[in-house]
Amino acid sequence: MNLPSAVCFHLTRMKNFIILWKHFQNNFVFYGITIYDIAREAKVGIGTVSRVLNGNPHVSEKTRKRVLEVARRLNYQPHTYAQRLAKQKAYAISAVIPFFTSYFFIEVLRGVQDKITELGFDLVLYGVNDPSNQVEYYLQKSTYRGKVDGVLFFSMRFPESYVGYFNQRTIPIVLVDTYHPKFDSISVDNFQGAYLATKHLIEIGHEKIGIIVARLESVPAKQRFEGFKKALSDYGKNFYEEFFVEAKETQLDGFTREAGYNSCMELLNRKKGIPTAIFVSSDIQAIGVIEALNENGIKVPDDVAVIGFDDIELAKDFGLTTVRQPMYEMGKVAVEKLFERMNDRVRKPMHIKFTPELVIRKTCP
Amino acid sequence: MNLPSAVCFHLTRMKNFIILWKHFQNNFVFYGITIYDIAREAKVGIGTVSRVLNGNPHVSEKTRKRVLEVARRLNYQPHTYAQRLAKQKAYAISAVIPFFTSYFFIEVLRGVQDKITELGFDLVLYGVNDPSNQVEYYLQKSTYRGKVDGVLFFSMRFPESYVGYFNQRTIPIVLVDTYHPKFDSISVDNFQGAYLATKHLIEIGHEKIGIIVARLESVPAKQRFEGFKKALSDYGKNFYEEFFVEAKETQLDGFTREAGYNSCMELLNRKKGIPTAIFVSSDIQAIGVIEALNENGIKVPDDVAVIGFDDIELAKDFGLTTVRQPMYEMGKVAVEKLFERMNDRVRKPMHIKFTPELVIRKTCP
DNA sequence: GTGAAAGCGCTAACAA
DNA sequence: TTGTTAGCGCTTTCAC
Repeated sequence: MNLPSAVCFHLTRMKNFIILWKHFQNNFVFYGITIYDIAREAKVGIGTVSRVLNGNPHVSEKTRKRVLEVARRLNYQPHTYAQRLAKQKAYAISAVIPFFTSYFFIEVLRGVQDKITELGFDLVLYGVNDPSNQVEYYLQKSTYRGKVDGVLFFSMRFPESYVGYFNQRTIPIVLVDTYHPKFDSISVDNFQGAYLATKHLIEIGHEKIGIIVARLESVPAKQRFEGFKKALSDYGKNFYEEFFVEAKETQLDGFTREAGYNSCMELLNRKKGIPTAIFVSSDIQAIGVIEALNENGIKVPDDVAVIGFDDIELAKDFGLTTVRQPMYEMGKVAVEKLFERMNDRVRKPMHIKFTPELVIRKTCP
Repeated sequence: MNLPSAVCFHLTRMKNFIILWKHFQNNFVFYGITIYDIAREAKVGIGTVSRVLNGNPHVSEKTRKRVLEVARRLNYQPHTYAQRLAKQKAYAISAVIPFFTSYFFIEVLRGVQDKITELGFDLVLYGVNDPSNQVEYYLQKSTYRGKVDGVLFFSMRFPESYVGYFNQRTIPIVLVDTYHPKFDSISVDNFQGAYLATKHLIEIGHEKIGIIVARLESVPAKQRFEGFKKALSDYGKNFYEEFFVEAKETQLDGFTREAGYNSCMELLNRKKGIPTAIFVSSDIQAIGVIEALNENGIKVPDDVAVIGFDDIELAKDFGLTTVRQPMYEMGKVAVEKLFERMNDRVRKPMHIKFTPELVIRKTCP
């Protein structure tokens, strides 16, 4: 295309101008109002402004009013990081949490979030997709100097190599749904919960009680199993080997619907009869168990009573009798304990165990 | 108790000492290593240290090595907020997300988190428990000056009163699973998805097709309903009023298992016969529908085929044929778009619609 | 290539 | 009651 050079020149200028304009817009930074602006407008020093904004009582009512008025008019917002740097405090905590897509975590997180909001802190979230590899990485990241005032560590085995690290740097940490003797922890008494469930089964008259558990290498599964056995022996009941199935599935340690379904199928395939009640180590497995039972024409609860563990959302839907973990509550308490620890770094580690409660619904009246 | 005054005195001193000691321990701050420490040790200026640490090429190889060595030896970690303040950049984004305890959000969040980690940013989470009240509060909070470089806003109606706010302050925002003409958004084409599902039903030979939807005042429910009707009319099929049920439950707009169950019961109670296939507006409802069907001795898929929407975790378990929303993917893309917007604040709002795909399982082969 | 110094926006100690 | 000033720990000119 041939254009007169004058036009070409013009076009080029135009283009450059547009580029410049875009650049300008892109780099247009909202010119933040600082305490200096307020100080100038209100004809006071920045110290006074800071005092007013921080509720320091040593300010005359007159200047306080004036400063506040100016701040409002200028739509002042303090710069988060300037405050945090000067105060040497992060006003934030982090949560290192496995992204198992389970109801449990969302629910605990709700508790955490609510409590944190109440305290005016921020929550920095580190979701760990691969617990075997990424835990250290996220621990490292979440404790970058100054970034947070404390850490909530969820459900994963705490890496031994970081035990010293957290002591030395004295950054408070609370373990949730997991345990280490050196740190505060919040968890549910799995043993007690399973004991409760089993006791209930016994009390309503069951004799032949089966158990379907997730993989016993998982700590909660193991504890629930132990609680079950203890209740049996305390009440002089038999442990029926033929009605005991451990999950084979490795995914989520066997805490899945599929694993429950398969375990139940295995139990039935043994052709050694059926128990009158089954304790299942989690609700999600229990749902699978019930499905397997239904498919085989076995009625719940008439032929077999089923009791789960967790009280997930679906449990209510399915009318599943279960043992309730106070998830939301645990989240709240975890934050509370973390704050207590932030204020007293000396006291001995506290280990809080929530006692779960029985929720009786249709599958085991 | 009477003790010699000397002992009393001693005890008092002891007590004071203990108090002092506790106080000391509590206020023992890990004395952070700063670039000044490194500078001193490496016998260079702090400017040089900063240059090395930031990968600035204008440093001789010799000093670079030395500085790096000292930094490693002293176990240096930069102070997060000092960096952010000096750089005038937050290296963080926030997510304002309703704490509906649903699989959808966890899954999207996973995508968000993964992408964010990849980019080295932090995720500040604001879970909204009461969307009707708290949205503004959290928007406010998440945009405190300097705190984050961008905001992800999920699934809730974006408050009109904040439209101007986000423009004026030029803090980038991306809407996920919701829409506003003035901002970038990512969502799933509900209409298209429902169309696809219905088309499938038609293609495998169904004539009498029913529909069970969540409350139509919910935008996704409405869109899915429209897609369903369009497919029927495009293929010249009848819309059977007697096989259409809208949820009555208000909880979660009727996107619950219970609502699905009840809707299906209502359909059956009308005693106007049953359709050969049912399109349900969500998987969780579909599970309720199937249960109602089973209870009434109606076999799925032999008597009635059922197709859901979402592809939640349970859908796989139940062998539910459904329409899959690419949740994880959406999370990733949302972050990508947010970063693009951070780099170009001028371009017109982009609205990305994901096309959902059909997942064929047992309930509708 | 390197050091000194001036910010970033705020808090808090110190004078006045 | 106030204003001034020295940090907080880092980045980034600007001289040399």
